[in-house]
Parts: sequence; structure tokens; C-alpha cells
Amino acid sequence: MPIRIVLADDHVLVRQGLKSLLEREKFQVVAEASDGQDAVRLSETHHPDIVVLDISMPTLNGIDAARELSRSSAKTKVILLTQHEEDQYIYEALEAGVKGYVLKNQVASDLIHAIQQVSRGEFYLSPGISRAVVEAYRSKSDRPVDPLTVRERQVLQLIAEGKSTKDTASLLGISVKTAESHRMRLMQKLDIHETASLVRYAVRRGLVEP
Amino acid sequence: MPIRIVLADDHVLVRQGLKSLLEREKFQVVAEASDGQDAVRLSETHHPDIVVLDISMPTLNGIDAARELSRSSAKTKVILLTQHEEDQYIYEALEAGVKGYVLKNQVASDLIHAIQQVSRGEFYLSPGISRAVVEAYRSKSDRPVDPLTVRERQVLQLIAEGKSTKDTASLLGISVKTAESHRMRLMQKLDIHETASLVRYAVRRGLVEP
DNA sequence: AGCCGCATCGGGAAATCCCCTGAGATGAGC
DNA sequence: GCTCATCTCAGGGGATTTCCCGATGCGGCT
Repeated sequence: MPIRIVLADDHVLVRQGLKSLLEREKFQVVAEASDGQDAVRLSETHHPDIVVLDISMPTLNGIDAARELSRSSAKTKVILLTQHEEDQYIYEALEAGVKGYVLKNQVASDLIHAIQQVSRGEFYLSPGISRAVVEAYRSKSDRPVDPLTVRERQVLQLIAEGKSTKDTASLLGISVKTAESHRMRLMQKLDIHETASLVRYAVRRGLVEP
Repeated sequence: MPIRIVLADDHVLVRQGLKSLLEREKFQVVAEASDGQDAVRLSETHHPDIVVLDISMPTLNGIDAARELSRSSAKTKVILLTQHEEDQYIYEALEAGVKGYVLKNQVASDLIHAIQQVSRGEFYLSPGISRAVVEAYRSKSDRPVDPLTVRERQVLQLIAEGKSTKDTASLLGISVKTAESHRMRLMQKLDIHETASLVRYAVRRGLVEP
């Protein structure tokens, strides 16, 4: 029985490339997602062995998606894909229960290894981020945590993507008033009082591409 | 004799994914590059039919690489890969002699078509950028570096800095209604309809720090 | 002289944002 | 059991944005 995988990356072309790569290795890609919400939903219905998540995705970033999945689908293991080597998210990722962390500028065989290793219950970290891991643990005590909850961060991301509160609400399946609440509370927490500064914050945080 | 291709993308994983995709279609990937300079050098030695270039690459971006190649390797056709739909580079790309322009959030078959079409001597443009192309040709004579006037750019910057229209007006010593007019007209020009996207545009333009 | 882009103002209207208050449900932790 | 954080929802209201419509004056170009 092949290893069953859900693939999530917002670029269709990249996703299909990865799929081709994985299928060549006899892995079975059971579903594809182009944003974080879809990734979570599809993983909850398909119960794959592995979910491969790009970190930067619309509607919900890879790390928060991983956090969701570790609660709802404990059996499914998450492997994160990321662009940058100097990744400050490594700590959050580990805390979110991620089992694998693969850089996009690694060779394909690394992803293959990651999948095999993680599906056996082990961890996999791309070469070159060990240093980042060490640093992440070193600065564990004095880390400048994001004061936001997952939901708030998600709302923030959607705002930064240009969605109105109404759109946000319907995208999240909640009432407009609830979305407004989240928005108001995250603005209070960040001490930011206009959309513009909120968007710049989200860009700095890497929640959205500029 | 298969179509010979040089592939350039700074992410190895993405590159190998694309390679797998192309080889499945019986294209021959004769070389891979992870930066623009390499892409140019490898194309000059291998004389491929097609070079597929990601736009954002180290040392030399895809467009400038294409410009180089159109001088040194006239026979080789260039296809650009790009992330964003609202790509302001389309004009520069066409001027650089690019034959194909494919968005990363298109399906793989689009890249396949692009390669086949371009190798037959035709052009290929991803659906969804026709508008950009039209605009590029429309303003062919004078550089559309930024379609905005100085005043509009000034207003845009203040918006992106988090100022309200009222603040903007008093900072510029004009009436609120005038500031509103500028704001509205620049949004029309950019085809952007919310503050959030406006801020991201300003950040991309380097008008404000994220 | 006539056209046109640009900057300047204004009225009006619908939508959205921003902020406040209060409150029920759930789940984690002590 | 109880607290605390989180997520959910609601009412209300002023501020702001977004989008119409219109207008005037200025300078550059043909």
C-alpha cells in the first residue's frame, strides 16, 4: 500500500511538478490544495499519511494549517516546504507539530527522503537549517511571540490579501460580527488602528507577499 | 528529435518538479540553472530550442537574462515563468524578445502548450495577462514605468503609510475632496479597489517600507 | 485657438471600517 | 470545580472609504 499524500502549494505549476516527482517514486497523491484552508479540509476528509504544505499560501499559512491538523488529524504527519533558508518560523513550525521541514532549494531526493522518514515516524530537517533550529531553541526563552491567536492571524492574512470583513466572514464560515470582533481584537493587540499598517505588518510577518 | 530545453529556477525542488513534468512529455532537458547568469551561460553552450526562465532569480533576473540571450543566442526562444498575475514586467519582457509568458498558477499543460507553440515560432501568453499585454502595447511609445502622476504617487505613499484621506489632505495642503479624487483615480489606473492591495503595491514599488 | 492631461474642489450615497459594550459556548489548565 | 483564553455572535454609532456625478483653472501640444 503506497504512502498517501495531500499536496498544498498555491502555484498550480509547482504543485503539478511536485506531484509528477512524487508519483515517479510510487507515492500516491490523493488530493491537491492551493490554499491553507483547502489543505486542512482535504486532509480531514482524505486522512493521508503525509501532508506537504508550502508555508506561504493564501487564506491560511502552512504553519497554522499544521497547527490545525495536529489537533484534528493527529495521525497525519505534516511536512513543510519553505523558500528561505534563514527561516525564523522554524521554532513555530516545530511547536506546531511539524514532522518535516524541507527547503525548496534542496534536491528532490530530499523531499523523497523526508516523506519516507516521516512516514516511519521519524523527523526530517533539511540540511542547512540545523543552525536555525539550534538558534530557535537558544532563543526559546526570549522569543518575540506573535501575540495573535490562529484565528486572528488568519483574519489578518485575509485582510492583508484585500478581503473585506464581509468576505472574510463568509470565507471562514462565520458571522460578519465575529470577523469584526477578531479584527478589532487583533488591532488592539498590535496597537494598530488602520488597515494600511495592518497590511504592512502582515507583509513583515511573511503572512502575505507584498 | 525532441525539443531541447534549458531550465532555470532558483529552487532546485521546483526545477526538478518541472523537469519531471517536461520529461513526461518527451521534452529533453539538456541543462538546469539556478541563477540568471548560469542560465545564459548554459544556453550559450548548449544552444537549446527553448529556455524556460523564472523571473526572480539571483545574480540576474529572468528578463535581463532573456535580453542577453536575444543578442547572443538568437535561435533560442525564451519562455518566462512568473508568480504574479499583475505583472508590470510584461512590457519589459516583450521588449526583451521573450516568446512565451507563463504564470505559475496555471496548469502544467499550459507550459507544455507554451513550449510546443513557441518552438513552432509562435507566441504564447498565459490566459489572464492579455489585459496587461494590451496595456503594454497601448502605451508602447512612452515608458509606462508607473502610470501614476507625481501627485498620485505621493497620495499613494501617504495612504500606504497609514494616513487617512483627511490626514493626507492636510499634509498636502489640499482639500479632502481633492485627496479623494487622487486616491480614486490612482485606484482606477491600477485597477485596485481596496486599501490593502494598494499598500502591497506601494511596498512592491518601494514607496514605503513594509 | 482648441484639445487634453492634470490638479483642484464639491455633493451625495452606499458600503465598509473602527470601536464600544455585552454575552454564551467550548476546551485547556490548575 | 473553577478560571482563563478563545471563538462565537449581536447592537449601535461615528468615521472613513469607495464610487458616482459634476465643475474650474492651468499648462503643454498641435
